[in-house]
Amino acid sequence: MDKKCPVYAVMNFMGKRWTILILLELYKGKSAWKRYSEVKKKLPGITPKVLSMRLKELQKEKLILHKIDASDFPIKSTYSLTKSGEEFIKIVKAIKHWGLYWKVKSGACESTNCKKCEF
Amino acid sequence: MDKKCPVYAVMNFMGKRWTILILLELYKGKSAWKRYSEVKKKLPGITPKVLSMRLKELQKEKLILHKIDASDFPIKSTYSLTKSGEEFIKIVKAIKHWGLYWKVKSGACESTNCKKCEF
DNA sequence: CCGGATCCTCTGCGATACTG
DNA sequence: CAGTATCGCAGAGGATCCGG
Repeated sequence: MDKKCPVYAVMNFMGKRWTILILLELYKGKSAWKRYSEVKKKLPGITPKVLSMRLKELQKEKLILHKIDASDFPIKSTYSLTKSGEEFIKIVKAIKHWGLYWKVKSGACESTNCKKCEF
Repeated sequence: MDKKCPVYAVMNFMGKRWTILILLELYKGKSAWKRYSEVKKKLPGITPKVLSMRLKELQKEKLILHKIDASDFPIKSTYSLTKSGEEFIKIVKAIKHWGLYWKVKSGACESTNCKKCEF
């Protein structure tokens, strides 16, 4: 696959750990701007470095926007999905549906174990 | 994300290197059974170990089928997409379209550089 | 509060050689 | 032909500390 191929380009960021989780977290807030610390709190186990890295990558890919308010302390840093980011969620949904349809055995995400997946 | 979540499960295999390429290679042959060596030849740079690993993973995930004919030599080992594997290609196409729409700058995959992406 | 800098671990993957 | 076995490295990502 040519490195210029869109599939390659997309897999290059969506394949990384936490990326999809972060997108879903922002998606749940819809048009709202979510703070760094809010996202972090919702993703137990993620380290600040990795969250930072992913957020930057997603900015570069234009899936999210970043707004900084350093006018006063504490600094307020917020993120939100762009239009393309919202469109991308559709792909994640397609993945979810494929998984549910072809791997229904577990009934995951419809079960009480996966309430967080409200998307 | 719960490890039982379908999205998690899917990303767990689709995120790995070569996986999508292998699926596309089998898809191009449609219902035909493709031999190990054929796939290998079409994916320059892949090592036998990795190809083996990916093929096994995909069997486990029920995206491909494996048929072995050891009745006479040389051994003939062939692979083909299952129904769910074919359905999965739709997701890859969705990714491609998203990439083309939101990252058209390069015009990749419509360009002469990416003729291999005939899917 | 946000996130950069360091260090360190762990594993995915490549290279190569070998077998039924 | 269709893989397995062994070795080694680079790079992703976790833990922790620090600075604006």
